[in-house]
Amino acid sequence: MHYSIKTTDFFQQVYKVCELIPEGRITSYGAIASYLGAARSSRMVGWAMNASHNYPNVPAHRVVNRIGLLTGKFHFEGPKSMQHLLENEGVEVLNDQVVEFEILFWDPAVELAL
DNA sequence: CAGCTGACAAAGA
DNA sequence: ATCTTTGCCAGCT
Repeated sequence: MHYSIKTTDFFQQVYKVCELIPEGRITSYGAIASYLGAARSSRMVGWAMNASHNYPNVPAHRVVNRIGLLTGKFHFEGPKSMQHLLENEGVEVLNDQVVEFEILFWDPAVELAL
């Protein structure tokens, strides 16, 4: 594939994938980055999330780090907001970490089977 | 204008 | 097994 991905498009790709995350499921920054062909750009996914506040359809709360830790919870309306949103979707969160993360994990590279 | 930061992750420089 | 360093690159200071 071409690595001529425009950075702006990269952000858009991230948003698109995020919108595809089913309710009650979660994924990781690395998984999204990897799916987009930028496995080492997981930090950029986080940046995209930071800018996702302008995109209501982007469920940033369903994106956690690779160990299921809610690292970005402080960027929401409140520290408990992210956890609450997840619990509201049936995702059990304990001590800022998603319980059974591996089971609820939604891998775009697999689910989207591109 | 130049350098630092950061919602991460993988390798070991 | 733990801690440190590097990669990524747009946005801020």
